[in-house]
Amino acid sequence: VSPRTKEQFEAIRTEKENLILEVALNLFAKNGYASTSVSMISKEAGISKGLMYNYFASKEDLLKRIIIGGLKQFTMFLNVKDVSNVQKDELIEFIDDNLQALKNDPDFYKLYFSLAFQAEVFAMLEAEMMKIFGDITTVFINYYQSKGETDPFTKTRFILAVFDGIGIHYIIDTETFPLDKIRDIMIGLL
Amino acid sequence: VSPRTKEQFEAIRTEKENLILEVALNLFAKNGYASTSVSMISKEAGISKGLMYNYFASKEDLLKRIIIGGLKQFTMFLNVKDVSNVQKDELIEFIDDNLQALKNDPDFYKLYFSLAFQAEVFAMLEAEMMKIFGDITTVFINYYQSKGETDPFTKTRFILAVFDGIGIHYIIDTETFPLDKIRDIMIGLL
Amino acid sequence: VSPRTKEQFEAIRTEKENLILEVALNLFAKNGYASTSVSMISKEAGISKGLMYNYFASKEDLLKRIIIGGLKQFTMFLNVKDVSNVQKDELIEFIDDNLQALKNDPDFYKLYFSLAFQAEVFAMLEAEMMKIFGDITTVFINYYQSKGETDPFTKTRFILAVFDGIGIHYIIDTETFPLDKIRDIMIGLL
Amino acid sequence: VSPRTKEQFEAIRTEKENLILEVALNLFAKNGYASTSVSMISKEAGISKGLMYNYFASKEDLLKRIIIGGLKQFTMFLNVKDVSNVQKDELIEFIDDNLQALKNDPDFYKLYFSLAFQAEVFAMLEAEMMKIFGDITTVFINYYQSKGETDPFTKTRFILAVFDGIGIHYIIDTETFPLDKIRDIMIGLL
DNA sequence: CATGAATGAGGTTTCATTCAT
DNA sequence: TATGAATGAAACCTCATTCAT
Repeated sequence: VSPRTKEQFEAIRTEKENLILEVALNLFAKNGYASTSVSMISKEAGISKGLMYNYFASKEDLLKRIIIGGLKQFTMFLNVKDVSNVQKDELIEFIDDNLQALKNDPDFYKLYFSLAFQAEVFAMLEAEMMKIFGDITTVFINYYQSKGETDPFTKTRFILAVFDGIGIHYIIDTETFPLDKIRDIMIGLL
Repeated sequence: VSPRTKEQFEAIRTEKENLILEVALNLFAKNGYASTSVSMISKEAGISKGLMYNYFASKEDLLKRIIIGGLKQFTMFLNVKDVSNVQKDELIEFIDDNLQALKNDPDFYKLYFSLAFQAEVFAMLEAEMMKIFGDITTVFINYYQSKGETDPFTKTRFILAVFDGIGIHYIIDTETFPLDKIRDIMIGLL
Repeated sequence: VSPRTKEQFEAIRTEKENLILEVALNLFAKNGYASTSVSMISKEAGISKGLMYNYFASKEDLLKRIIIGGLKQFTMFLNVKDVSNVQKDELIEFIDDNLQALKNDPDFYKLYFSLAFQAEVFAMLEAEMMKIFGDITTVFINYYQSKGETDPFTKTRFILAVFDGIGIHYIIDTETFPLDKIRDIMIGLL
Repeated sequence: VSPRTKEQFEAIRTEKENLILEVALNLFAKNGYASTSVSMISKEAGISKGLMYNYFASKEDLLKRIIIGGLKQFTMFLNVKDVSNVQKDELIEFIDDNLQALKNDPDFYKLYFSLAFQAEVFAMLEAEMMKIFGDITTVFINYYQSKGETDPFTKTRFILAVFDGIGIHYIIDTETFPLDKIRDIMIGLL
């Protein structure tokens, strides 16, 4: 047998890494970060504990990678052609994209929300999150301003809070939460 | 010398218990439940680790007592004379009481929100929380029904989600969140 | 009210002491020595933990006092007028007294047997127990010798082992063990 | 370098496991179960405390494994071809096997006897022990019945008690107890 | 790349004993 | 005599991380 090529190794790395990331996300979401052990992750991923440390420097590194990967996807939803002239359609799409993501990957959101309340974790993600939050805030303020809203800032802070509230309630009770109907209420707030 | 009276002992107990509860709430809110050790709590409270267990059967018991204490206060806000005939004033008072509590004791709310996403913790409090949530839901549904709202259930799920969203955003960013103005928006949803 | 007399104090002491001894014996027998806490004993006796240490220097002291008290009673059963001329009746009475004690106070025997296998405890009682065991052995050897038994020593070691075996089986299964019928078998061994 | 093979890992596990079992048995026998700490065991075995828990789920699990291992061997001694037609030879072999085991592994028997009197420990092994005791009881009752004994049940309870009595006396005083001669007396009881 | 035995620090909990009252 | 709050050592156990293979 010939030795594996560089590409093959790379492929293995990526595949294993994604597997680990996925498994870890699930477990973190289910049990919380502190209550999920590295052993559990490696067992669930079908690899040895030692190998975990080939891919991730530490348990904390693993967490970081999960979050950052998720946030990257997150920013992509806000597609506004001209920030000084935000269209309603663009915000509707933003909302719909977010709700779709919520439906597709509730585990990530569960983890995301749970971490937002753990100071030490939050600290390490604050910069990333604040940037995203700032961008979105700006877009909404501009939109409400162009609509002649009396207090665009307050309205924006309100609707972004509503977003998270809805996300949370959907996550906690996926079964009975009427996400689609509530989506219409949200659109009405624009 | 005569031993302390029952009253004296009780006073000591009450005082220490409250001290521990307060310290623990702060630390849980700051670090999360799992990442806060009993050692940290006892050190911060200025007592020995062992004494903790004179007052609380376990770390979990301590958490339960904190949460249940908070929830108790929570239910008191929902003062509705006739559940089948809910008045707008009553709901306004409910909202205002909650927002006031949010301002007075942000740590408790931080803890409360952080726990809602940790399955194992949530499980242990589920019964308590679901009862409260159920009661509130009923009141709002009745209210919206009496107002002739088309879909009282969806509207209720929406406004309760909004509540939590606002609570969370206020907790995360107490400084700039315009809680009072947003309160008016919420009232407008009734 | 006049101060208590010396006699009254003495009476209180003795009464409390006996109460503690009794309660402790029960709990030690039920849970084992190591698994019975001083708290449990004091609670069960209806006194404070601190007071326990007025009567007994330590938990170990308490154990010692129980055992020594029990053993004292034990020696009284071997009433032999002339050690060089042991009568069958005397041994029958010895057996019957022992079985009676077994029935009356199974807890003590349970504790006694459980301790016999814990080296550290055994060490502390060894001298006392060995003396008793030696006395009894002598009596039985003499008896069997006088009866013309071929190997009085072996026969003695056998019957004393039988004694303990029966005691143990009775203790473990008081309900169905046919103690009275087995008593007759034992008598037959004389 | 390639990783160890499955066989190598298994060999390590088996060896360490047996080492721990052996060390623990010795210490339990010497000090009693409750008074033997995991620290003592690990120190005596020359491993870290943590490693103990790689091999045994808990201290209790360790005890169980010791006992169950011992009991397994125990049942093997009772080789009866036809339970409804028990032969004297079979019982003699049963007795001899037991006495041999007693000589070979006095520590196990010491532990076994000491546990029978610790309610909490006994409870956890009760099912296992009762099954074995029941099987043996049945065999002896059948045997005595076939021999025309007047009261096979009492005779059985008696001889089983005798067994344990002899075991205990041998354990306590291995040096001077005339086990072989007493074996003959036991055979005479069949 | 891959394994899992091994460590050691730190977690929760228990409890005999002391001591101010 | 009597109380129970308080301590501190030590118990059982967990787990991120390392390392020989």
